[in-house]
Amino acid sequence: MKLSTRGRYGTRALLDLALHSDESPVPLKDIARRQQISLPYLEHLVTPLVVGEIIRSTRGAHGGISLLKSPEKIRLSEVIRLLEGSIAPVECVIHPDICPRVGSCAMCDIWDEIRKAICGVLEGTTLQELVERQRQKEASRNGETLGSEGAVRAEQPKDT
Amino acid sequence: MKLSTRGRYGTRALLDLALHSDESPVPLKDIARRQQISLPYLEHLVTPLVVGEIIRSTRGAHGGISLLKSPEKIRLSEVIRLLEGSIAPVECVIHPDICPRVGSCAMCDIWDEIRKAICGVLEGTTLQELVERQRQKEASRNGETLGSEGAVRAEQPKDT
DNA sequence: ACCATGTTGATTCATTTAGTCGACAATATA
DNA sequence: TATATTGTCGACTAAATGAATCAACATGGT
Repeated sequence: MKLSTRGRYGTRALLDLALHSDESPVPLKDIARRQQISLPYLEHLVTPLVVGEIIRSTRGAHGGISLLKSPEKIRLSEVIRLLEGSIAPVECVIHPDICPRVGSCAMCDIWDEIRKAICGVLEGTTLQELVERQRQKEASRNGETLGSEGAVRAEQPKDT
Repeated sequence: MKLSTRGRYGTRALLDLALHSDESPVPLKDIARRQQISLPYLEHLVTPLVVGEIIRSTRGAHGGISLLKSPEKIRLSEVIRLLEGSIAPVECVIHPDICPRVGSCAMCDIWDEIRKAICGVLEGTTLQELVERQRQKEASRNGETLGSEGAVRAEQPKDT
């Protein structure tokens, strides 16, 4: 039940793009440097986002990638689906026909509830929200030096 | 973000055990046959559940595995943690110290929300509930032959 | 003693993940 | 137009993980 680097790096790259988007495209090289992802690897990660029409890429000098939709309209669910494939934790939730226990397996219900729970979070989060959250974190991180450390280092989660 | 066979087979095995538990232990061979899991593989799947003190195993003739706690007290969250390890979708949620972006990464928040969402479902489901659900499914499946097919084949999920 | 059962570790095989590389295509600009 | 800069794509490799099997052993009933 772990996310692969596709999901992790891909979302970070997209967030980085959103944070540094003005008019001109953002070169992959810059994103790779800032996010510490190898450039040749990042190129592959970005492809599904282009195919999925989340971003557009322009070649040549001063080229790079740019958002195709405004950040408020980009839901994390869509991004993760493009990067990682289906969100469901088991196949039989999506393709009930491949499971010989269809309709008579109590576990399938639970796996589907989990799918819904995950989708709920991802569906309810837009790139815009991530941008704001990130900006806020960076701001409070800078303010940290000036005094109020506040609740920056939160408590450890009880639950793994 | 897929569950491995450990989680899938393991939970099915445990549910099977709960369904067929009377006083005497249930042999792995029986569970393997009913759940169509290879016996040597099942042996490995069951080990963490023994270590985690969910079940107890007795060797020798008429041996097998048996529940150590009553099904109402066995939460799916505990089971999945034993079978699959931590529930968190990324490592940095559990070990913030391994992540160079600790506290300044908006994505980590989301990954932790997902962890909480998954935990919510798993924490809220006991083995007893699964047993009841399964019995109900089997009952309605038998009734099926007698006429009322009802809502057995539900609609496809819109969302993957 | 003997059979049935669980325990453990080694081993194998296939798949996926992570990452690199090189040849190529397109674009801006000197 | 030439060149530097950027993205695209496919082939390739290495490592990790997943899935499964097997053999040797431990242990408890009969």
